[in-house]
Amino acid sequence: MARIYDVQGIEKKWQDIWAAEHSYDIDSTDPRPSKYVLCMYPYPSGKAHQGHIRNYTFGDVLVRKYTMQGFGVLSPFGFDSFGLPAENAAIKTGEHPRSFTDARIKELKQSVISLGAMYDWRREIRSHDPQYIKWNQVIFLRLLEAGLAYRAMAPVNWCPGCHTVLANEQVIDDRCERSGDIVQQLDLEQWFFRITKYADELLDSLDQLDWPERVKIMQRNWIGRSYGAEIDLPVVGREGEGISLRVFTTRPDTSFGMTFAAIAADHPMVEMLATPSQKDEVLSFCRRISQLDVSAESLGNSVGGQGNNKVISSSDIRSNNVSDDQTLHNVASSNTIADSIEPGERGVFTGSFVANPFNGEHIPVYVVDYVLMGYGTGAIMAVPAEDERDWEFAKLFGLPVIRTTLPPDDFQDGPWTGDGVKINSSFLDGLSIEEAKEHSIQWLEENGIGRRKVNYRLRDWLISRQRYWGCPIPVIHCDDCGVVPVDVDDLPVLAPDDVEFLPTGESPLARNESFVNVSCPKCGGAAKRETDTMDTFVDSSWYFLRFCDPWNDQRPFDPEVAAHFMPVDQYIGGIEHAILHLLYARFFTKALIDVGIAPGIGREPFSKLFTQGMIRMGGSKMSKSKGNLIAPSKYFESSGADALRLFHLFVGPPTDDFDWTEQTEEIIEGCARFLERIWRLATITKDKDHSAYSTGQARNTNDSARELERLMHKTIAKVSDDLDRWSFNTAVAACMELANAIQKHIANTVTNVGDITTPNLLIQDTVCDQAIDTLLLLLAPMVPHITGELWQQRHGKDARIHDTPWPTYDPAMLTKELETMVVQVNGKLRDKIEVTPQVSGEEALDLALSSSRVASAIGNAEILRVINKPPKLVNIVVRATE
RNA sequence: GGGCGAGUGGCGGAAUAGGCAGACGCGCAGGAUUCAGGAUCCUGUGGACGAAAGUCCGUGGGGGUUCAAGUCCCCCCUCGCCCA
Repeated sequence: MARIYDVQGIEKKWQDIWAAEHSYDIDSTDPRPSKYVLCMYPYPSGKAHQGHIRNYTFGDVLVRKYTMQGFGVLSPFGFDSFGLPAENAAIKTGEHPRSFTDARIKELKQSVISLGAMYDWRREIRSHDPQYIKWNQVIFLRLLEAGLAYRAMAPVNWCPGCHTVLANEQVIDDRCERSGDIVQQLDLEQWFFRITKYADELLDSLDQLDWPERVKIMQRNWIGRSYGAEIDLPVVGREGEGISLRVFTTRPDTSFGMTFAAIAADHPMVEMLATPSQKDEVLSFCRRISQLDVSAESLGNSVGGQGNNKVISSSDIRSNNVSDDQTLHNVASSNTIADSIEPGERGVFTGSFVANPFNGEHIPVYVVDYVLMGYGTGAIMAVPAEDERDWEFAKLFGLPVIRTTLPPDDFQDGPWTGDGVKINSSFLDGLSIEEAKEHSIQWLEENGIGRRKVNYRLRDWLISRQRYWGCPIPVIHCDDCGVVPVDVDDLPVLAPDDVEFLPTGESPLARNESFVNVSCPKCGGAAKRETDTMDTFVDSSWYFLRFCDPWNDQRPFDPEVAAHFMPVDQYIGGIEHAILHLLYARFFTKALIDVGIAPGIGREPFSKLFTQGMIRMGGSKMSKSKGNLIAPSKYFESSGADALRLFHLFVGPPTDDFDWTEQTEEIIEGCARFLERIWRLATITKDKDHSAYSTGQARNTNDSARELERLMHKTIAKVSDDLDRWSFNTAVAACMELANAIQKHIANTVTNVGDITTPNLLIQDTVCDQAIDTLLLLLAPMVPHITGELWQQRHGKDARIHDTPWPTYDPAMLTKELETMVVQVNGKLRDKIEVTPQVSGEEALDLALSSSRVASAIGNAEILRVINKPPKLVNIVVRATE
């Protein structure tokens, strides 16, 4: 598409100028008030996709606007450059992950530069850089020293496709979020970070964050704090040995209603509880549960996806309200349970009984599929009357139901989980649920049978990965000394280059003899190097701190320098990171402060968070893996970066998902056309003499000019406000309105213009000229290239629009000379009358009544009431007379 | 199943504190310009009826509060996301 100006030439020209002038480099000594604007650093997947463009456009608008408003803005960029795709590519093609990654970084960086987004490139971080690896490892060792990193045998989520362990967060519907393979449970020795130590703080300080409410809700649910009690249920017949089954419940008030106990299939007491006659059945049930994931594979992805009213209707107490007063069970995914199941598929009687310590009743113990070892104690007391899942199970097995909360009168049948007076509960009778909880816990503690317990859904963060392309965990295993940290002077531990990438699943590091075999730093004996690498979420948990002081070669960063920029004032990224990355980064910040690496910085790293919507196409997220990418580069060529930026800003609210359709290109084209109009306006009116502004001659007396001037002030106010509140689409619309008004003004008042479409036709009109300059300034953060060029053409070679102060408005100019007053009769619009803003209520009513249209609407009806809100509205309430 | 969010013209969307529904743009239609096409400029564009003036209807559906509801309350439907 031929443009009326050299789009590509001008965009390149300004990108070069900005790079040469280092316009957005900043130091911690900068005297301007500081702002830290950060887009989540990307995994380098090659050329930018539309999601990147959207993200970096939003960020750049803020960076440029804050700069024009006088802030010293820290705007860094880097790459989350460790990760699976590079290693998978290595297995496939043999290319080393480093060269593969570096090539992708080069492409992505070029895209970002072509977009005209401004960063202090001196601060660029790549997480696979040896320096970054070194500080990553230093941090790890400090956490290890502080007891925040530890090694433990744990049942882990094993992805057979990726041949690595996954964090719970990476398991979606029992499948690997990346490869889609069914995840298996294995017991392995793994490294963890003790994030649970911070569970309370992570939960409680969410309140103070200016984050989208739904992200905070997701984090709250993820942490899942619940208050309740642990109760020891003595195993009948084993009392003498002091053997009891420990259960966790959030509803100790319902204890008198427990009619059976339920334990997880992998509970350590299963074998002990299974009586000889039940043993075979129990063990085969447990085997089936542990293989359920595998068998589910053959059932396909969508089992249980469609509304299945089966026995256990996948109603899930946990999701009801994790942090409150529901009986809380951990739940096996009910999606894996097929329809019309036999009772034996849901659980099996162990043959053993436990005693209810409250009343001595003996209740049977079942192994069930809806209690999991990973939560609480892996065992529950089941109260069918007050828990939906216990109810379903009791019905299936014909177990008794004892109500301990009086349901409302109109209650039909089924479990009652709401509030009510306690009944059938001995010393708790008559109390409310809350009171009964307190009393029952006190009773448990006094009798030494149980205790108050806060439980969390949050698990410790498993960071071990059996992969090559990640940050090596810097420890050595010595038979005599145990786990020995690598000496700090020997850091970084770097993965060797001479490894083979084979599709065997074993980590290439584990196969590399010279890497693995080392001498123990402590005793000098033969020892083995750790071959696990860190989850890449470790890298991204502190990069925003390193950005503050990326040159530091003494420590990860100087805390004083970091404190100058931190916290990040505006963090921008995708909603997909609402839980994992953001929770880990919050944890890391707190942990780094507590281990002395980051003293003096705020405990919350991101004051404000913005989560942008996804770009979708044909109903699914636009992504490389889905193969439905629309490459931005094509639009750089056809329309230019400015037009593409404008499109992303204009097309809808930044929070909303956007559906990419056939029509989308026409919208981009429309944005390009708008920019051409701006070009025409700014060039035909080029005024050589700008002294008129300061002499006040701008206050033109003609109506058209006065109106334009008012609109100009109004637009400054609106665009400033809209950009502040992330309403980019309406900010663009306001600029378009101003452009329309300028164009109309020229057509109306400047008779000697001739053909308005002719470029470089010079006119003299001060108000008009001022309005155009204002328009360019308002657009400057959004479309930096064209506005930079036009500003230079209008104001001289050295003029830089992005170094020019953001325009201000005169509040007195915001009121109109005449307001349009709406006149309603019984709430229906009947007339509009032009009035002065100062019109009195009386005058307003007189004017309204004098309107013939209003009069005919009233007819001879009786006026009951008048709602009078001059100068905006008069509503006359009438009743028809008979 | 639960939590959160959304549903407005042919399309993307606007309406920030309950007060003119549909800003702005895309598309479409008519006109100017042009050999022609494109581009540009002007005009129109929620629906129904009407020559027009105008009248009535209209923000997923149903109720309610109010002088006044896209906006607030209750119920329902559909879609999206998160958790299961």
